[in-house]
Amino acid sequence: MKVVTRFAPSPTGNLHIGTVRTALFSWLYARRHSGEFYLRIEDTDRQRSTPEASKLIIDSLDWLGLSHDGDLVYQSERTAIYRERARQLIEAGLAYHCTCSRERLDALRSEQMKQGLKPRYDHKCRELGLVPDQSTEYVIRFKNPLDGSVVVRDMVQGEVIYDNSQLDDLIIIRPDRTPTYNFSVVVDETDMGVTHVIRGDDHLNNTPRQINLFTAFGQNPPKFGHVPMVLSAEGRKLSKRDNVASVLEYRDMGYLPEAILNYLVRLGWSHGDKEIFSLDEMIELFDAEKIHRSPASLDPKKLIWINHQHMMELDAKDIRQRSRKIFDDLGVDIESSPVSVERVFEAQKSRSKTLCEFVERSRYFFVDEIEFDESSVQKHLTEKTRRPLQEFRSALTEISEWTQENIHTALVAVVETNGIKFGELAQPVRVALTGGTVSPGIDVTVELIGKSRTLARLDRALGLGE
RNA sequence: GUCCCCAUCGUCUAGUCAGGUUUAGGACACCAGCCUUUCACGCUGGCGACGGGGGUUCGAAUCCCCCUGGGGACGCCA
Repeated sequence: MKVVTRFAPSPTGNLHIGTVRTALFSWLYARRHSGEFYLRIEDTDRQRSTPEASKLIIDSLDWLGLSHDGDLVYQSERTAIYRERARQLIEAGLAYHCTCSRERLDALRSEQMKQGLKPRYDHKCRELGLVPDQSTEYVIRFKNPLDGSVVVRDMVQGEVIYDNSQLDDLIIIRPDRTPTYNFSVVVDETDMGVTHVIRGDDHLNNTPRQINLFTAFGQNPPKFGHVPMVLSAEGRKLSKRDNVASVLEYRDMGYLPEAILNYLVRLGWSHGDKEIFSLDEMIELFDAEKIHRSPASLDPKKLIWINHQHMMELDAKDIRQRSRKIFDDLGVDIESSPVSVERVFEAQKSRSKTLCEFVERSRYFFVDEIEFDESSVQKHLTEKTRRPLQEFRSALTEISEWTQENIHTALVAVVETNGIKFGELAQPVRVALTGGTVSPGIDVTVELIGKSRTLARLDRALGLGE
């Protein structure tokens, strides 16, 4: 049978990184088994759902590359279907109208809590066979089985048994005739042919109710896999209060989507000692049975490290497209620059933990006017370094072929005739060309900046001390 | 309060199901050193954990019980 999984977020805020991990697991499971991965927007709560939040979800998944199959499903467009299914349940004697007031329910609940009982509906309307007229406010409740138990065989949690006596006659249709979560989910999983439900373990307690509902519809429930939540670095539940609320913020900070996914897949799951996974490797090696049952905390430092690993493995020919927007935002035009961004990246990737870091520390390759760091100038562009710099400049003019090797030879020659250490020439040149003391190897830096710009910058540096 | 889940270095984890191969392995971070023209990368080493208590057993991180601690659920939210 074909595997069908789904991601079913409610559009009530940002897509945070914990939710993304659930989506990733679901997506991986589908891809692993050559199945389908659907996206369903759970917007039955009209008060809290917004179109902006839906867009955020779609944009986030899009950026991450967690593509979904088939059409996007909005629950809000399926209300008629839910009503019809509820009607069928009533007809079959498996659901009923209930006219109990909220006040009565609230009082009941607090009374039960006070007595140390698990709060539940007391079945007042269960066997009344009420058929309310238009003017009466009512809800529709599901007749949960009174006895026996429900066994959840969970891919992650193992076997969890719930006693039906612990469960409730849950409301499936509200007075405004919209469906509640547990009901719409069951209808949707059935209609969409979902075979594997992978979701947060905050839903584990809902599962026996849903299984009873599946049974009422004469359906075999899908397989479930309840994955633990992700905790913040402080070990608390992830919330908007944690500074990084949305995955899109990671994009803006220059993280690679594949690195985010790699980091997330290693949270609560592992494959031996392997740390770095390409997307294809994740798909090939992912195994839902090995997901941990315990929640994991986020570690920003490790995320950075993983991002760096992926940066270093990034194909240089992708860097232009990946970093263009960041360059643009900084006002750096890489398209009309004589310097190849691909080659700059090759030279910079070992020291660029994020795309933003790469862009920021590569400015001097692309702009005409570099900015000088005052203390670097003070330290390295001195009277003492003047002569070697000048000699280096003239040596460069002699170079016929502008290659790293030839530049290196020129460097060495000047170092030797002046009897100085390599760094005593390299650092002044570096400051002259980049404005600061940090750059790739000096010969590559000189080569990439190009002959005319190098000469011009050396001239400017030489004039700086006058 | 009731129900459910969880528990190995600071963090992510291997080992737990099938108890001995474990002086508990790896990774991030941190510290020291090496490499070196800067910064990185890389390399070497160090620090560092089975929450507590009872059992079972020749032997327990691994099995059982209790405690503690964390999380979740108990909604006309999802």
